[in-house]
Amino acid sequence: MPTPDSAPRVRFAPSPTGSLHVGGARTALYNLLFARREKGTFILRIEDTDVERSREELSAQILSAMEWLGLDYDEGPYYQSSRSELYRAAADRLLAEGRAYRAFETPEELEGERKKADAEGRAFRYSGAGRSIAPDESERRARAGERHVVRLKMPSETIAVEDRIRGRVEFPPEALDDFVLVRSDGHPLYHFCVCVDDAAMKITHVIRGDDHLANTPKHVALFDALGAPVPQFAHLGMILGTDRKKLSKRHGAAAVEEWRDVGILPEALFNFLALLGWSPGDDREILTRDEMEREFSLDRVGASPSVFDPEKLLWMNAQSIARMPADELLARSAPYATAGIPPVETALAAIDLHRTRVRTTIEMGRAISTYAADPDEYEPDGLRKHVKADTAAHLERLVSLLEAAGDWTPGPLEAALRAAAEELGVSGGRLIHPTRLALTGSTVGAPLFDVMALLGQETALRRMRRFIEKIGAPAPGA
RNA sequence: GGCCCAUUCGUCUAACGGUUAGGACGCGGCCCUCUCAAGGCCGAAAUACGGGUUCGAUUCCCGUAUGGGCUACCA
Repeated sequence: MPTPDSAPRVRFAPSPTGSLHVGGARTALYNLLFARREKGTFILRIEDTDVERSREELSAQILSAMEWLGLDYDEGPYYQSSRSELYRAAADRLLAEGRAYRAFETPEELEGERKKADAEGRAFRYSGAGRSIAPDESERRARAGERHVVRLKMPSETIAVEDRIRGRVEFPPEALDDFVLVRSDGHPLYHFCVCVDDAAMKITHVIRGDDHLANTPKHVALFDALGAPVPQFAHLGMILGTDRKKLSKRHGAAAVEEWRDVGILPEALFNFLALLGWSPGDDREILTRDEMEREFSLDRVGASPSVFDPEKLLWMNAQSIARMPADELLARSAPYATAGIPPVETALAAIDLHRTRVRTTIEMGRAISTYAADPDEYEPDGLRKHVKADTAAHLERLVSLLEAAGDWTPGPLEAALRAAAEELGVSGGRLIHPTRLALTGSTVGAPLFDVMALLGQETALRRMRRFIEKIGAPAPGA
């Protein structure tokens, strides 16, 4: 379906200098949500102009992380590295129109001036010397092979940025100098590529991190010079670590793959990230992708930075797990069921038994595996706490009663155990806890009789016998 | 240093001049209960500070403080 001319066009433009950061992921996510809400187009563009730092495998990694999170784009990915013709043509045009000029200072000269300004306590600004070189002389020196950069002629008046999140932000001209568009080796620089591409791709809204706010007047001036309409801007607050510093590797998991690898579901991370700066306006915390796409609005995005709280993410993940259909949860958890998977009917029932008890798919995988493989060890604390001198004897009695059980379902099983407890003159707990330990190796978990029923008579009794053997023969006289 | 941005419970946030400042995570208590969870109920917990403007400021303005960003022939 063709989109009308008025439909917004937005983009996410990561640099492949690292894996997809949760901050970048949230930026992409807001762009996506905005595009869906406004019936616009979401474009992916890889900004790999920095040849020293960009790596191809990192682009692939970012793409796969986006796919996993459900950040699906309508156009692209475009790679800036294959668009150099466009930038060269734009630079030539700007030069020809007198909106940009060549500057012949060497990096060393500039460094010297910078140092001097520093020493004198003033802010360094490029002198603008290149502006006064006559066009034909500039042309001649360039043809003679003299090394030079291309700089933009910045306007001398205040540049105002209308930001959808921050309102009007003004930048006085003293703060801006004629920045470099093209390096002396011919490589176009970041700000230049961004604007040329945004213009070429007819981007209408630039939704990006706060760290670009101060760069925005450069971009406004560039769009003007390029004769392109200035898009609307929306600058998002940064995502911080729990120490309120910009989130980075030091904080642990800052990359989306890391969350994937610890058993976080993409829909939970999506939900969590969406609410890190945006709110639907009411008290809902758990939203479906569909609701977010219908309701997202830049007007409800906050301006302040937000701290990434892993605890809340885990809670959201638990919420996703609690709501997800069992067959789907099985597919997602199966890779983590390292000790094996029971028959599918059993696995599905196990999922429903454990879904309110786990927070990650890794934990779910482990839970599923307990129905496929006998425990290979028992919690030491559990043994200490629940195994008494007469426990083996009690369990033996229970086993013999259970061997005769005709109906292996929770109700009758509970009745049988309670009867055994009565007969032995002990509380139900004295049988229940060691039995859970025998069946699962753990003192915590799903209700015992559900576990027993699911395990089946043969498996349950085998595990109990193995446990009795492990904890030793009944004490004499018991 | 200069320019710019931000500031409501510990954390994510709601309240677009008038609310006992609401919800959620986490925390504590109670209920439920074979354990652990989930769930339900209850509780502690915030408008950074100082000035204005206004009948009235969390909300608007100005300072201060704190945090952050930009200030490259990096992105």
